[in-house]
Amino acid sequence: MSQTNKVAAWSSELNLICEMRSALSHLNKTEKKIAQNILADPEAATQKSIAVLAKNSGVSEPSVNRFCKRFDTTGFPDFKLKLAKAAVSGIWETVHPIKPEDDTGKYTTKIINNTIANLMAFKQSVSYQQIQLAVDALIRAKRIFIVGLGVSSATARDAECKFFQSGLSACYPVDLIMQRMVASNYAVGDLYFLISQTGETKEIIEVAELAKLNNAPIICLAPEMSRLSRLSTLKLKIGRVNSLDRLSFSSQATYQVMLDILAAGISVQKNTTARILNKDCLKECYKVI
Amino acid sequence: MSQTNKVAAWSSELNLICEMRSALSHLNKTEKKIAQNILADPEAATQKSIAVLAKNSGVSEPSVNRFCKRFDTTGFPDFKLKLAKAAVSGIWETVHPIKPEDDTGKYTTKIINNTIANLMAFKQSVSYQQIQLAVDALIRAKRIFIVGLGVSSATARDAECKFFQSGLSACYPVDLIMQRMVASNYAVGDLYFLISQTGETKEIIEVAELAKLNNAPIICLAPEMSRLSRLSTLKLKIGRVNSLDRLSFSSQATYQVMLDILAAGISVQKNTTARILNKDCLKECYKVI
DNA sequence: CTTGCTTTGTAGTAAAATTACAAAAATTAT
DNA sequence: ATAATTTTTGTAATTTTACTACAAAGCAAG
Repeated sequence: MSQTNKVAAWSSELNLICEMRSALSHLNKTEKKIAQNILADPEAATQKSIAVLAKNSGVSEPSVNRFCKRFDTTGFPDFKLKLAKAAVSGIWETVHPIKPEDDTGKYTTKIINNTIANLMAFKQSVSYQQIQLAVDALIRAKRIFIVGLGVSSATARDAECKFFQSGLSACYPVDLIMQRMVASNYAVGDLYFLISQTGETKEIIEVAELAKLNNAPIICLAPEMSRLSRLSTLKLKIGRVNSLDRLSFSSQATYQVMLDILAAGISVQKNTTARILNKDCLKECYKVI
Repeated sequence: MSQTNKVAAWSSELNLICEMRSALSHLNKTEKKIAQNILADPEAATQKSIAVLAKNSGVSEPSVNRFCKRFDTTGFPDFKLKLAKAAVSGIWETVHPIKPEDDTGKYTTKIINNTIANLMAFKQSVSYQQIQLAVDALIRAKRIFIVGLGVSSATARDAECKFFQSGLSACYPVDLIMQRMVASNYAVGDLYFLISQTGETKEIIEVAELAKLNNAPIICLAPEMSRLSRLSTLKLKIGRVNSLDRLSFSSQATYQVMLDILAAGISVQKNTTARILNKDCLKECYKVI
């Protein structure tokens, strides 16, 4: 039994509810009726027959069957099976806010579930091309300067460790004065890697603007529509979590996983003897940086 | 249909596979044939029809049907559904190593999947009581000193931020000399929070030993059977990932999530007006620290 | 060896899911 | 705007799958 088969198997199985949710906007009205009916109570849907489900959704049985096949299943029974698997962990439910009355068990599982939900959403939205470009740029850089403030300072430190472990020359200047110095003394081959959870912090934007003055390449790890993102040459966007209250840090783990991915990419690419770079990709890199 | 026919004792609802396994010795030969056939590959069994399963087991279809009903299910389809649910938990155990020939898409999904797998395993193994104790101890501490070296330095910094955000007095001394100073100058009300992915790094053990000389309370975030763990008063154990090669950092995210949980716990507990602490729990705290 | 009980299988039945095809709706071109 | 084409949806028939009734086989006690 091949390992790769299993990855494919459970990744899609687990996602079925997530997939349905994210596909919701792309579906036509008949499909939408079915999807909404299932999503209203996935657990209950696993107990119904195709006839009942079709009637409840106000569509015909073959429509339900076709719907199932669209989601990479062999038919209705297979769909129900995968739905049951997805429903069992309860992690599909978007983000559960932590409430003051939650006991230890409650907030613990909530946080783990939220983190997993974020990671699953991340998996669906992540752009391989952006990662590829970032990895290429990081490898080609002579020096990498990483900046992150507040909570992101931990992420910045993390990036420094991981990039360094992968054999790159990465540096994270700890204080703001050093950060500004580094940003204003750009030399050819330098690369700035800026991290921010909001993408709006005044001080990091300042750093980005200083780097920008020298037309320095900037990779940012920040929400998509942020000011920092607009100032950067290459954007590694991470979806901002909807209700980001003080108690739900769960999105931060996604940042860390992004660093893991980059580090893995660097190692993989560096260790591959005679790796042939895609020409278009290289061209794209030069354009970006 | 009489209830007495069902294997009442094993209907724990949670895991059909466990039920079957423990019931194995009490089953007659026909039932045993079916059970063994299913247990040989539960995942595969969920894909089979009653006819195939009956033939594979060398029994008749109604025998399979009757078998299913014994395990508190309405019939074969319901049985398969519950079997699928039970099989899900086991799927998380696999960690997929990153290979040099992996392309961007491959290693990206692998890393995300591994991280999710680690989190799922963590969810199942985590001890709420340990978390509760840790939260209580952190809140009661006058000063918290956090130490982590290497990659864990990022985690330590993260802990500092999060604890501080939750309103505690947390400090992460950056250099080793400061760390030693802090460890050897214990005052009543101090708490040491030590983080290590291996739990065996010489320098952090030194710090733990220095703190230990003053009988200082030590919370550690480290693998279960490590030296650091043995030196600590309260152990927040995190399972060591089996194949921890240089490319799979995915376990680190689990550490971060643990910090999220603690921070949430602290906030929840501090903000709850007139929170009534369980007496036994408090007693337990005093004993540990 | 026979009677009564339990277990297993056969054959028929019911239900559920799927397919083929036709009707309806939507889209495009004229 | 309307006809033609494509796509989508539903009806009806077919196939598959699961279940039930009942009978035969196995087993134990008298």
